[in-house]
Amino acid sequence: MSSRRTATLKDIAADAGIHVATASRALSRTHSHLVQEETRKRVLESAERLGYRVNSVARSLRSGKTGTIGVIVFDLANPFTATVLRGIDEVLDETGQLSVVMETHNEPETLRRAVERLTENRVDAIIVAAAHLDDREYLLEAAAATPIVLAVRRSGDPADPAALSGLPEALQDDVKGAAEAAQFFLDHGHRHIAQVHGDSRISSFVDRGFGFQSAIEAHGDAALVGHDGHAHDSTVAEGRRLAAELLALPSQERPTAIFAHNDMLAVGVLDALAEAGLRCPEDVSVIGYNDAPLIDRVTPPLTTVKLPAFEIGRHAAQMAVDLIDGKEPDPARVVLPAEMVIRDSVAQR
Amino acid sequence: MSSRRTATLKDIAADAGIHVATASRALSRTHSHLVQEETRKRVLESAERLGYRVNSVARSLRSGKTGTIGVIVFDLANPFTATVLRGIDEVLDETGQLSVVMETHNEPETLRRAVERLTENRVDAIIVAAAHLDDREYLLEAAAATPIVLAVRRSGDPADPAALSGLPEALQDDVKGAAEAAQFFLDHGHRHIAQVHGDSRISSFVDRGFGFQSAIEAHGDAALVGHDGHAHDSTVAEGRRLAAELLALPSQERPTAIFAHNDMLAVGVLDALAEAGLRCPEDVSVIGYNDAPLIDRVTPPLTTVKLPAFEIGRHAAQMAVDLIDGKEPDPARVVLPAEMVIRDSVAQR
DNA sequence: TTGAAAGCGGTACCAG
DNA sequence: CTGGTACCGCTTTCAA
Repeated sequence: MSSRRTATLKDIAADAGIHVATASRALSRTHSHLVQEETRKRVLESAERLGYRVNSVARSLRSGKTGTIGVIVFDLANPFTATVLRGIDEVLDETGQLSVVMETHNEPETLRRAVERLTENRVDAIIVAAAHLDDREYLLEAAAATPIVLAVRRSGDPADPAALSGLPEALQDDVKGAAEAAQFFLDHGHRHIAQVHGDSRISSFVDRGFGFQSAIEAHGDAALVGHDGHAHDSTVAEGRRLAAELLALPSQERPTAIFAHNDMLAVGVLDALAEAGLRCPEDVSVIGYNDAPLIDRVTPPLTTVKLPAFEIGRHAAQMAVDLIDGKEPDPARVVLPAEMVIRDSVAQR
Repeated sequence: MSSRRTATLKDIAADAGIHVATASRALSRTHSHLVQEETRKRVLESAERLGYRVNSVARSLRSGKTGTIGVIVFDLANPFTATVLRGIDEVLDETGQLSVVMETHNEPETLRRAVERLTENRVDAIIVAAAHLDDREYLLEAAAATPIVLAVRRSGDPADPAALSGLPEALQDDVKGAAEAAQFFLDHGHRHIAQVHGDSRISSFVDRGFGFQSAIEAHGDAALVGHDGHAHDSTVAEGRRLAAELLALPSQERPTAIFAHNDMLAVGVLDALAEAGLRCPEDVSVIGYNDAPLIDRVTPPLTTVKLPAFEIGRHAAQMAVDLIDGKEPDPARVVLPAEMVIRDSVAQR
């Protein structure tokens, strides 16, 4: 634990009996061909012996690039998040870049602080996978200092899922995913259908709500029933609360099928059902969203919609890399398909 | 998206009509008292107007500290990991430091690369929450360049959970947690008991195996039955495979209770039970480890052992901060209690 | 209270 | 192919 000081280029230059500039070249992947084979070998040897590691702080200062990409997520504990991060890291591993992750817990102020912090740290780009709909203006501003790409959640007009934000975006198709869920209910003969909405400031939930509603309304004699409350958090407790309200409806209006915008909310719906003495799927069918781990083990195994998390990560990272290379990502928005996972929580009516 | 160049100290010095050194002082939390109130105000104003953000790369190079702590985890998708990270970030938020996370997937080579990478990036310390038992020597070496603290998993002698590694450690008490699980089985009248072991290179599993075994053996007429296979991964498939072997035992030797070193393995055990036409807990009782999300929703709700993940994170971070401040953490090892979570997967025999 | 200047550890341009 | 040197942006010591 002695001297914590590590060897510098100067040290190995001295050791190898040459100039630092030459040492730098010898060690550089891109310029090592400029140096004589024999000197190169001597430098490598000195470096090895002295345990030399580049100081990437110094390198970053000089080169103006840190080789680092900031990633802002809303919930690290969400397994979906981990998958997105892996997608990102897969492409960053190829380019030799490194990701730095920060978490917002869906707090707007925390998002701003994270952007600020990453900007100070001079990350080469930021992937925001935690945007709220009304963050657009701020993010556009921040993007003047550090290139930003949006992932998972768009930002901007709540009413228009197709509106471009001005920032490159890698998203899942929430409108279509939810529409498929709606169609699945319709195909099973359900006509009184309800939603348990997630947070209304977040595009994922707004778009799911919109896609679901449109699909139901497109069907002549099906009706969307119930309140327009929104969950404050994607938790079991919130799902239970909102579902209980739905089940308190007069019995002829009561939904026979409920679409929850998230698996945890769906579990809360199952709880509310049990409390009301109702069975799933015999009395009420349920569909969730996300395909969380172990969600196939609840009772009944939950039908849900699975997001292309890994691919979102890959695309977002590629967009970030493009931006860093000075290329405008083309297309500016990619929307990846979600996929229904059919299990046992939906019954024929 | 125009000029991506951000204002530097020089810019704001020019703007405020003073020297960069003065600007630096005015902006510094610790030296701003050295500058005249009026000049300070002028500097702050210029900084605000030009949108100045310190360049922490330059600051780091000059100060020799990056204000950054590396964290190496084995599995980002494990919710337990997220909780540890939050514990870490809670203390780092206070000190104004930032964590940089890397993932190993339990591959020794990846661990080494991560340490190397973080060292090059000049993180002020590294928290390794992904160590294998045989990483000790390497980590000790690496700690010469960057202070390292161990979390979650110790490294060193497999046979001696109390052996100090020479690195500060924040751990959970796996020996005792497993012993409590054993005692729980014994108290419920079980006498033929088996384990489904996790990876034998990882202290968590070795120590659980040891703690469980000791507790069973301390009881006069209980016996540990079955093989000594180990799971290669903590997956449902591996749990199922190992449990199936156990259930293939002649019926008088067959265990009536199985302790799985991890919840996913335990779910695999439940699968194997179902396949063998056995019920849980009526025929065979099961205990898992980790208290994973939704594990209370499987059938039957799983009795398990919960780790003090957040506290581990806090302690590890504090140790890292101490090391950075040149203080040797005292004590050099903290071992935090695990806690049984009793649900419905254990029956009286 | 402010200015001047050195320097952290590399990289890259220019000479030779 | 190698050496010399300026400089990235900030902090800090020394002088004024």
